[in-house]
This record gives sequence, structure tokens and C-alpha cells, in this order.
Amino acid sequence: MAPGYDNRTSHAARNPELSKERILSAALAEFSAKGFAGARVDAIARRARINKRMLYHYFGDKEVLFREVLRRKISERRTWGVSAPENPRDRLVFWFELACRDREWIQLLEWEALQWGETAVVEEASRKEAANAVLERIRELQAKGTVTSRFPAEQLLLSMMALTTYPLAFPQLTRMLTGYNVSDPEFQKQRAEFLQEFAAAFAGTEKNGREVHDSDC
Amino acid sequence: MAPGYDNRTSHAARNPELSKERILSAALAEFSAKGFAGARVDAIARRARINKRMLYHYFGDKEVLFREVLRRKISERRTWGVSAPENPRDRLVFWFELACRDREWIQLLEWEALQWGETAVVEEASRKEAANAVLERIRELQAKGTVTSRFPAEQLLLSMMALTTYPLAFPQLTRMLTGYNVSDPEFQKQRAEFLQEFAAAFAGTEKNGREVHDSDC
DNA sequence: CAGCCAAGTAACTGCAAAGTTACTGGAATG
DNA sequence: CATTCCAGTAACTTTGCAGTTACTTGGCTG
Repeated sequence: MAPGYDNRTSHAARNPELSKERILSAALAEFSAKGFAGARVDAIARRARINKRMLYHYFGDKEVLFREVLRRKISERRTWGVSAPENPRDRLVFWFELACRDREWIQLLEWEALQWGETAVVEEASRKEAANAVLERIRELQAKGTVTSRFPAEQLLLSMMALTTYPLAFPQLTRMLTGYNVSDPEFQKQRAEFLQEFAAAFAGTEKNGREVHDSDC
Repeated sequence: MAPGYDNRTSHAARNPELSKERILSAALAEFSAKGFAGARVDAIARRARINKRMLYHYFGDKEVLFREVLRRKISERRTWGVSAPENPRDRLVFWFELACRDREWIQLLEWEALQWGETAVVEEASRKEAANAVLERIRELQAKGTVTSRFPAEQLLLSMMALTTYPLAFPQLTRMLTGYNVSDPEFQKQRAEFLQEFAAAFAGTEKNGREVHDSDC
């Protein structure tokens, strides 16, 4: 607000923006690891190397902070959505690799599902809108015959998300089936190969077979 | 143990077996709804219409109780695995409908994933064994040519589980994509139809196309 | 430099929830 | 019928954690 704040990053100078930032990223780590009920406000404060009081000062309470963390992550994901590869066969792999690099997001979605699954959820309206845009795009491609019209777009998209995300959301099942931890590069390689092959095989079933998959949330 | 216990089910007679049973089913409901950290021991006791002390008497502490609940559910699921339909094209649908009827199981798996995902998990060895039996069976069918050998069995199984389970594990995403709550029969109908169609289409890619999917873990 | 506001802190409060103590009463056994 | 053992209870203690109070410090503004 007032000038002369951010241009001094010295040892322990006051810096509200940085503090908020630190709180949010500490909260992201804590919430994605422990969930809302399991997360500890003190732990977030410690992680952010900040006094707990500041956290309440900036965010009001634990739940507001949680919602804010979700909100930020959602908009962050939104910006990532743009860089999907042109070639539809690589999309599954692309989304899988994106998911691998952002386990926190998957975990947040999982916590969200468990806590608020059947009830309205943070930013639901705008997320729905984003999803609809993607669905519309798939339907266009279906109309053009680029993507099979055999299945409803929603079911297709849901399935793409499932194939790319499920193993990461259930690491224990993946480990029991494959013997690898999902963080093991070997597992990621194998899954990526499978998705590649799968997209190819599936595209093969259609004359002009192509797949789309554009954004999550 | 001693005779003359269970043959009297009168109003409030002592009945340790029944009490344990009630605790376990109350705990299943509470843990699957709220997770480990979110569950309240008092709530479990109230639900089971039993004194909290008995819960500690029989199970030691909250975590032991949680593990016991998981253990029981796992063995219950194991017995369900036998009744899969002969026709492989119906298997996806069968497993999907089974999952719909047992949301608690999916939620428990989800809580488990979040709390202990990368570390060893309850009954891991025996669950792994069960999984391996299924994988072995898929590989046999692959050797016979009944199931495509294009993909590793583990990846196939993981994908089948994903397609059937994912929408139920992430109800908020399903709602944002389809507009239906997952508990809505209309959604279940549509997903089942999709899975049916999908299995048919996919089987079509192979000369002798068939799929298998036998049990979860 | 006086005065003020916002950033920052430590120590506290209150409550909720896990786990315990110390007891009552029922029924099988000799 | 007395002893013993276990199911069952209410009320308590302890702990851990969300949220607060009351204070200090840094720095800009007139």
C-alpha cells in the first residue's frame, strides 16, 4: 500500500504481502497433507515462520484459510490448463504428468470430496462453468467427427480424469497392484506408456479417432 | 465363551458380542463419514448406544478401532468378490454397481490413501496377495488371447478400478461435470450405460475382445 | 520528533475430545 | 450363598488445540 515496503527484503523487515504468501503456502502444504480436521493451525504458523496471531489477523479463522488455499490452487490450475499439447494422443500422458507434479492438488480434491462431497463446494459455480467450456469443446469435436460420438462428453471427460488421476489418488492400491510407489519414476514411466498405448488403441477404434481432455476441476 | 450368553436377547441383557458388533458398525459409519481425525469417539459410543468405556475396553484406543474397522471391511469385500458375472462385458457395470452400493468402502480407501498412502497399510501383505491372484488370472486370459496382451495386467486392472470408482470417489467433480449427485439413480444409470458401451467398444478392438476385472483389494 | 497505525509477539483462555478412575450389578461356579 | 469375574456406567482428568488478550516494535506522516 504505502510505498517503500517491498523494496527492502532485509533480514526480518515487516512485509505483510510476504507474510500472507508464506502463510498460504504453509497452509497448502499442511492442509494437503493432513486435511482440514487433521491440520494444525500452530503447525501452519510454525511452517510459515510467523506468529499464529498474524494468521488470524489476515484470514479470520481456519476454515476461511482453507477455502482461500483451495481458491488459489484452483485459479493456479486454471492457468496451467492452456498448455495442453496439440496432438490428442499425447493428452492423456500430458495430464497424467501434470498430475504427478501436483500431488497436492489431487489430495486437496480428495479431502474436499470426503468433507463436502455431496454438498456445495468452494467456487462451485465458476468451476462448473470452466468444466462446461471444456465439455462444449468436446461436443464440437464430436459434431465434427474428430471425437467419437458414441459416448456423452461428460462420461468421456470423467473417464479421462479417472485414468490419469486414480492411481495417484490411491497410492496404496497402486502399490499393491504394481509393487511401485507412485512417486517412483519407474511407475510413472509405466503408467505413461500405458496411457500412450491406450489412447492409440482407443483412437484406433474410430475412423478418425482422436481424444480430447482439457482441464480438470 | 461360557454357555448361556447369547440365547437370551432380552431388553438390556449383557451381551459382549453384540456390543462389539454395535461398536464396529457405528465406527464404520463414523470413520467413513468423517475420517480418522474427524471422527469422534463419543459420537461412535453414542451411535452404538454404549458407554465409551466399553469401547476402550474392547479395542484399546481410537486407532486400533479404526484398523479393526478396515480389517473387517476388507474381509467382507473379499467374500463379495466371488459373484462376478460370467460375461466379461458386464463386469465393469457389475463392479460399478457394487461400488455404488458400498460408498463407505470407497471412502475408507480414500481416507486410508490420504493418511497412510505412501507407507505400509493395514493388511497390506494379504491384500497384495489377493491382488496378485487376480492379476495372475488376467495374465492367463491374456496368454489364451481372451484378453488383449497389449497392456500389462496391472495397468489394465488399475484402469478398470479407475473407471468404475473414480466418479464415486470424487462426487463433487462428478456433480460439476454431469449436474447429478452420484447418489442420483439417473447418474448411476448413465454411468452404467457408458461403461457397458465402453466395454463393448473396447472389446471390439480385439478380435476376441474380452475384459476381466475380478476383485479389488 | 510526536504521534499513530499496522506488523509482530508471547502468553493465556476456554473448550472439546481422548482416555481413566472408581464404582455398580448380573450371572456362572463350587 | 459366597466368591469371582466381567459387562456396564458416570463422572473425572488430561491434553491439545482454536482462537484471544494485552502488549512491543518499526516506520511513515504531519
